[in-house]
Amino acid sequence: MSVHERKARERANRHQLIVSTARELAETHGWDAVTTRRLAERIEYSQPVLYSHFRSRNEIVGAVALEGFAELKTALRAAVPDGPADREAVTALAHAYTDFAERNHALYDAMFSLDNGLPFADEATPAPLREAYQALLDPLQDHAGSDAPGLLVETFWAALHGLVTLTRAGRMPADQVPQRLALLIDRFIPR
Amino acid sequence: MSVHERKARERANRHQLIVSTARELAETHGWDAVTTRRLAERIEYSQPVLYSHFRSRNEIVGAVALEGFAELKTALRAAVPDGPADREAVTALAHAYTDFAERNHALYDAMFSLDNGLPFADEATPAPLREAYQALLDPLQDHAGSDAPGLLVETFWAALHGLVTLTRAGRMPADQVPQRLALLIDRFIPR
DNA sequence: GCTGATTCCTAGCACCGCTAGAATCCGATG
DNA sequence: CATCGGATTCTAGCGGTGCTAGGAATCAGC
Repeated sequence: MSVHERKARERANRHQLIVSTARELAETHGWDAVTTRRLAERIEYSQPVLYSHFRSRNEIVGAVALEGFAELKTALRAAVPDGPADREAVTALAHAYTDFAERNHALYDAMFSLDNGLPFADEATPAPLREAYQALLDPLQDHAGSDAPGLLVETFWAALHGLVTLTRAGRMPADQVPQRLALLIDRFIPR
Repeated sequence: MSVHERKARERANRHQLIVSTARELAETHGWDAVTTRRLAERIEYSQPVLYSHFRSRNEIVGAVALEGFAELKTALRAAVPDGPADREAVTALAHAYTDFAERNHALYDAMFSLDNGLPFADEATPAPLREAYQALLDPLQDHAGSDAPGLLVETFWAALHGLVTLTRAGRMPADQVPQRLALLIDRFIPR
């Protein structure tokens, strides 16, 4: 029965090849350049092969996004030292978040801007999403005071996301991001 | 020379018809449904006519967005009473902003999410954009304290924008928007 | 009523996401 | 080893997209 195993392994490899190629193409030329034709050509298979792995182009975006959530979680955890979740921890967290978005434009878009079909805040939410959320929550919940920690995280996260997207889209000057982050933390986290 | 005037008037009317039709189509069926073919059919002209008014589909989005900025400014001004720009004024401002986004999905997308070709924070920024920004700034600048008012406005705006987009995209539960707004104001505007 | 410029439409380009059905491959069996 | 049959993959095509070249129709000015 090892033939089946080999086939399954090859399928899994090709699956990952599709996701990696889509991600690379998106990161270098934007998601608009990730067409099924171009993607198929890059992996050296025909278009219909893509549809034997994913139901739609959106589902490929979702697969890339999933990688993103795992990496975001890692980046946030790495930036925040163990120990007390003080103001500095929150500062590190915020910078890690915006740095991640800046380093991975296409990945960030797949996670938060494009339609990726992933369920959020739902019983079916995949583990990487929950874990990234948790990595955001942990350093913040000690600063919730009388507010619900969930509300604080979501609002703080929304502010970060707003800064990231509006800056990236040219809606606000890009040269003062650190100052805006400092202001955000200053107001959000009482001394 | 009245013939030229009539023609110019007719052209202007048709220009507005295109913008209004695009907006209506976007608001009822989403921007994806605003194709040049469908739009042309609705205004009862052929596709190339659109391109005698706008250089591209994006430019039509931009024209709709411009209407949006004028209306946003009006909505914000109407919500904030004259007089001292206290906490309540900021609360009214924030609610007016999120209400506007909620009432005009497609319009909001045209203004802040889609590529509309409009220059932001630039010497060529159109008046409606500046005025909407100013309507956001006025009630906030008294609460800047030692921070630059511009930074405060941009950061506060980013938070509002993040809440609006992440909620609309299903990235966070929609049933606690008022609580998040309250938290935002509570932390941003010192008592 | 004719003429020349303006206005507008038909038709088409290259591309898109997606899929039906034919062709090919290849493991299992006699 | 040859054949069969199911899994795999490809070719070809559908209906759609934004955008445009070039010809037809219209209409103001003489």
